[in-house]
Amino acid sequence: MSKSSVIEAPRTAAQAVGCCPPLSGAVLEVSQAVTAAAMFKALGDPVRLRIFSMIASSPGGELCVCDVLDVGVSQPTVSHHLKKLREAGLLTSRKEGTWVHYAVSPGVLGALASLLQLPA
Amino acid sequence: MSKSSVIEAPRTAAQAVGCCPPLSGAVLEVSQAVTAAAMFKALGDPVRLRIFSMIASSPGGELCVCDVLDVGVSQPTVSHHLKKLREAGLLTSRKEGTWVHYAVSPGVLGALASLLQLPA
DNA sequence: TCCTTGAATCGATAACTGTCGATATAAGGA
DNA sequence: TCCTTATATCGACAGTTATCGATTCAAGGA
Repeated sequence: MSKSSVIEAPRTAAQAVGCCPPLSGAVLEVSQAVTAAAMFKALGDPVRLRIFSMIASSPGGELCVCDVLDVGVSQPTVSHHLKKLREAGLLTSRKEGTWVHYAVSPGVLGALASLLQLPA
Repeated sequence: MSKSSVIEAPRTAAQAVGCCPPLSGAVLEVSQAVTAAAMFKALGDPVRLRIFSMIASSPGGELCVCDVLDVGVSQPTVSHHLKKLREAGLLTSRKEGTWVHYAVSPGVLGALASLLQLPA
């Protein structure tokens, strides 16, 4: 193990969602709907969506937790939301010394966007 | 009022979301996050996501409620989910005689997809 | 070794959500 | 007018969630 260990998301949700046809292409299978809904649900809280937006739009592509602490809720609540986003497969985390950096899971934005594609 | 009256969504959520930069472009304002999160939240339930998918992928672009009743939950629950999707601005409904037809709100898919756009 | 700091976990609580059966409403047909 | 059919609403209930303060854990630094 290297010095900065990576805490993986439980499953690669991006792959699971990337597999699916666009919503307007065919009816989602139940298992696909469960995975995709979990990701939408994670983005379905205003505080969490803003945290995700902060990380997604950060110049380096990742953000220290300490830079996410000014969203209007307490530190334990921020930690709780980051955990939810990671469990949904939307974020990955990387520990470096005392700090933890979060980044958007690769492929996840594209997978969700293609799920919402317009009909041809 | 014409014979087939249109039940509008409370607000045109597509416009409100379409106004926003991509998530990876800039941090969402609080008010933008509230509106966008409401739409993601509505898609954040597996049953609801499947209902939305059925309507979005239907050939005519709209679907009678009676064609959505086989998703594994009771009729009142389907009605409840359709109401949630309409209140989030994702669906519009049109009454025609005894039947009610639901369709995807115009612009909503594109607005959400552009919100999830990848960084340039 | 002790202290400080960043982050996660714990326990509690109020609010919300998905689901159902029962009922109401509304439109059409006999 | 009465019955049937399509949706919506009501009331209830079990499960989930967002939030907090208090605490714990982990990594450095003095």
